[in-house]
Amino acid sequence: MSKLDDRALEYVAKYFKALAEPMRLKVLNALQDGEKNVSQLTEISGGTQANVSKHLSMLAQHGLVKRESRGTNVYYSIADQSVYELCDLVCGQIGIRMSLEADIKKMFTVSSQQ
Amino acid sequence: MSKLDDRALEYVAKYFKALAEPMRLKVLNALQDGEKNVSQLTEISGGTQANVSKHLSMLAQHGLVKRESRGTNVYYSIADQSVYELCDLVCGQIGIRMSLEADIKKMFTVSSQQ
DNA sequence: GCATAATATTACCGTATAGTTATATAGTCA
DNA sequence: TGACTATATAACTATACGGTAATATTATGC
Repeated sequence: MSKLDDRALEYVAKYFKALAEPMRLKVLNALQDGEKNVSQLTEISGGTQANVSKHLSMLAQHGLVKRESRGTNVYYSIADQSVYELCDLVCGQIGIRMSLEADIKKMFTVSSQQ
Repeated sequence: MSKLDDRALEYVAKYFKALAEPMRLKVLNALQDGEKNVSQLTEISGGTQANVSKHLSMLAQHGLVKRESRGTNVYYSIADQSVYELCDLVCGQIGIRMSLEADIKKMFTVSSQQ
């Protein structure tokens, strides 16, 4: 990340944006143990078919998942394991920050009797 | 990223969202060689003072940067080096994908005389 | 206190986007 | 071909968010 021109920044930002949505993360999470079709992902994520499909095509467009249709089904799979490295890195942070926040909230709750 | 509940996904998504903006990436990039105040970051990023300030407080709120006021100045610095690990990971992807895209574009341009 | 400088905040506008509903497009099988 | 299933897309709404201009806040030095 030394010298990134504006176009590269634009690109990186878009990549992060693809990951910046709970439903998409859920889908990626579900794909961790192998490819799944849209129905399965719809079921797992608890979203509607249309919405999941939209998120999937977005993820595919950004190169995060691969698309392969077999019969009437379309199977999606993770395009690149590095997605999970990213998430793990963030989750490390998140774990720390969430427990911290929980502590703070608890302290506050106790002191304010709420 | 094995079993993330919805709250955690929400959290991770927000973290990524903080990184999903070119101006914020530019600011983070500028902070790589040490703390800087708002004026400096405004200058470097080429944004307006108000806008940079807004992005900075957003980054601070999400724990990406630290804030320290000295005199009338406020100095910001990277809260956690892992931000750069994230960006490097993405940039690795981006580098590959951008050059690929450039190649494709070139091919297309040649074949369509455009 | 007053003027000045640095930063933050507010109000606003325009745009992007997540979600929904309804519809369209395949592909399969009878 | 026609019914059926799986997936994608379009149109729409509501909301979030980035940028800007104007104003507020905070700290310093006189």
